[in-house]
Amino acid sequence: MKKQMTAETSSSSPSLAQDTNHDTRRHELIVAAFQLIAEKGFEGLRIREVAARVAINIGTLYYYFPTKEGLIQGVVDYLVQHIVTIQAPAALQEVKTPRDELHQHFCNLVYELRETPDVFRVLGELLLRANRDTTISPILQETDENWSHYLVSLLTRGIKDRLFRADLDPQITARTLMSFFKGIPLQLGIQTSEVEKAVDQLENWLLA
Amino acid sequence: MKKQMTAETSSSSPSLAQDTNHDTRRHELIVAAFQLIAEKGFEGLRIREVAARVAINIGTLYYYFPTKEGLIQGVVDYLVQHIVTIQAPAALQEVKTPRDELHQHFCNLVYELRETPDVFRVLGELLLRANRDTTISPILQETDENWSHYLVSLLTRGIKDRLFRADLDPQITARTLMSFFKGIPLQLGIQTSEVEKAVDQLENWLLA
Amino acid sequence: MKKQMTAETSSSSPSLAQDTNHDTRRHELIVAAFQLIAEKGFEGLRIREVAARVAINIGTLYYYFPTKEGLIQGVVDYLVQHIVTIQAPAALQEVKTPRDELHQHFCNLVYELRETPDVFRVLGELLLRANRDTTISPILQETDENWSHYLVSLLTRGIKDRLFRADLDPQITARTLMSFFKGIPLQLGIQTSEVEKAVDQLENWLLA
Amino acid sequence: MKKQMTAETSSSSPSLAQDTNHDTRRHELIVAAFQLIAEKGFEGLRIREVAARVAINIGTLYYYFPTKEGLIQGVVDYLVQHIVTIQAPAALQEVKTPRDELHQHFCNLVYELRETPDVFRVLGELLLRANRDTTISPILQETDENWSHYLVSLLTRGIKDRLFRADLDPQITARTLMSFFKGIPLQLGIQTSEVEKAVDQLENWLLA
DNA sequence: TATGAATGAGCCTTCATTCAT
DNA sequence: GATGAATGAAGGCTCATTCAT
Repeated sequence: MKKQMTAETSSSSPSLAQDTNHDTRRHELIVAAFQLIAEKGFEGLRIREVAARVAINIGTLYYYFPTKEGLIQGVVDYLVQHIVTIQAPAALQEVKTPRDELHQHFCNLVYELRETPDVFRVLGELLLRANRDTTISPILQETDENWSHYLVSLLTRGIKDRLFRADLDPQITARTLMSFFKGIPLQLGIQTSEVEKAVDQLENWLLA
Repeated sequence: MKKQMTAETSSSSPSLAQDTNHDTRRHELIVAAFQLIAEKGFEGLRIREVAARVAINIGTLYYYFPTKEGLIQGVVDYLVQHIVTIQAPAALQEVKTPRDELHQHFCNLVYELRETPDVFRVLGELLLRANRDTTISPILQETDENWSHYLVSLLTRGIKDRLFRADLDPQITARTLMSFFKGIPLQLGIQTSEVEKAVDQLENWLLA
Repeated sequence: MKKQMTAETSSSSPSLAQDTNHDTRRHELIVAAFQLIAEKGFEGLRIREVAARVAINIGTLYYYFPTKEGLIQGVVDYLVQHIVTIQAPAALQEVKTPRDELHQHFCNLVYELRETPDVFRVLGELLLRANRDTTISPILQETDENWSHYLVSLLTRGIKDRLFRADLDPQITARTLMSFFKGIPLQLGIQTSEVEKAVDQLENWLLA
Repeated sequence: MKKQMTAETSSSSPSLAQDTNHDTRRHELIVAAFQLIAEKGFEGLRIREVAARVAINIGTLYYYFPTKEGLIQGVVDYLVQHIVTIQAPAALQEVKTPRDELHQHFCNLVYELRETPDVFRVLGELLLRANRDTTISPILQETDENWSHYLVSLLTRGIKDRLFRADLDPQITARTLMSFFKGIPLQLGIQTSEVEKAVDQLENWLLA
């Protein structure tokens, strides 16, 4: 209940302003932790260094996150929030055809893949981690299901509109596309241009 | 330097027997390390526990692997060896058409994905790790390139034979397929049957 | 410096009311600290938890007790006050014989031992602590001496009145009785009924 | 199974000698920990200082005691062993009368109380601790019961032999005596001579 | 008075690695 | 080759205390 404030609400009420400060610090810590993970992996995440990067005392960090696990959880939420924002941007422009919407969705993904590759790499580690860490497993699973649902509905509509191949299994195709995008950060020396071409070709394969 | 062999191993070629013993131990340690990584991730790999699982003293382990990095390197080689064996099995039956060979290749991958999922999960972690660990980067990159070359040649032949779509870009398609397979271990609740269907559909998209 | 009292406490003498409030808070904190010690021992006493139990901020606690040592001192005073109140209750009815008075004294002790065993356990820890903590040593020593004096005078009178054995050394007997009572909280599985019987028998041993 | 070796058994067998070394170190650590507790209480026990006093590395200490709790347990065993040795020394000279044996027992206790007062102080803390620490509770309880049994049997025999008062309740008397001895370390400024006199007088009270 | 935030010292524990035997 | 013991450098976390508001 401390969240969801926009900047313009900072009125005379001190407690609200405090909350903003509090959340700001929390966010700073989460971002620092994320960057550290991106640089050195989960195994290289050191509470001490996170605190150092935000230039606060270790004890203070523990004031915001009582445990390392909590901080990691914060990073997970942050990343999930990030991709959730990407995945459903089309809601604003519903006038498009499913084909255009899928195209837009792919463009968004490619854009983010290029601009914030770290996010995807860390998400990859998270996904792998989910097999042994029941804390992060459910939230990632849910996010995945939402993504899947979104793609399935898009594909189903596209097939009905005879935009996509009639022999497409929406469920399976969604899985295929997700697997493809998840695998991209695991490509070692790949160029962004190659990714774009691959996505284009893939789109093409779906067409009727 | 080699002295004091236990009586029963003294065969006609003692040095060979020793080497075999030596290699056996090394292999045991590598497998133990791999399993540990599969269970607890790279961050959960403890030299002590590897030694314990093979029931030898830590000091003895250091005789085989002078450093933890060396042991990890051993695991990397072991895994790479594993997938290399998968990726080029068709060499034995060159009579097939490119389409059949690709199908066989996919079947092999799916089979291994189901039988030894741990291998792929750990490989995924390795791939992610390669971005910051220059030790494992080159070997994985090389393996990847070999895989890519194999697929490209297969696709090129298939296109020439009019088995695959004429508009296929072999290079890009190879990347697409690799990305798809790499992304599979990152699918959280996926069933093997779904993977099989996805692969079938994908194969279908390639056809002329 | 004193400002902003809540409306309902503004009586005719505000400073007095404040003092009362102040003392009330202090007392609450002391009691909370005592309970914490009783539950988890001195080593388990956490300033933070004391504050939490009284539902105030840590900083506020420091307003009442500028140091942890001070709070502990408060607990010591509180406990000493408790036992002092027990030890000299007979002052009210001086008509009794020494024997009756000693009996009454023992009854009081047994009663408190049963009703507030925590007090005695913590006092035990305090007594042990006194060997290395010169802060609490004097006050406990003084209390002990008062107790000893009280018993000695009682015994002396009783001997003179031929109620107690003539061969009793009052000083030594007092010490014996005190040691006995102090040792009771160190009995692990003892029942109150056993304590009562032991006290009865002990009383009997003193009789002429 | 590593214990129970006497010095003269150190033969050529290296493993046996090692065991002795191992146990010696363990014992050194336990003694150091005990002294630290005696000086600063349980709350003042610092693993680092224990290691420093034995002049070994902290990590090495953890080689012998994987946890602080384990070291404390070792101290508990050490102390219990100490008092057990005191409490039943008369077994060697069974010719004595119960009265003499009890006298001897008291003398032993007083002797130890004077020579190793720390042991009793720490035992006192242990007894108090037992109320919240279920780890040490059973072992102390058992020791207590053994002591009680010993006293009861002694008293019972003495009563039958008409050496002790006929109206003595052995069970209750045993408890009384134990309580008395346990309370001695809680006497702040008491002299050994006073303890001796108190014990003498107490013995006297038991006589027929 | 009251509070949220901050601090620094320190504690328990882990772990890769080394070494003498 | 094998073992038990040792080491030092962290790392996660706690806690009494302080400070600005």
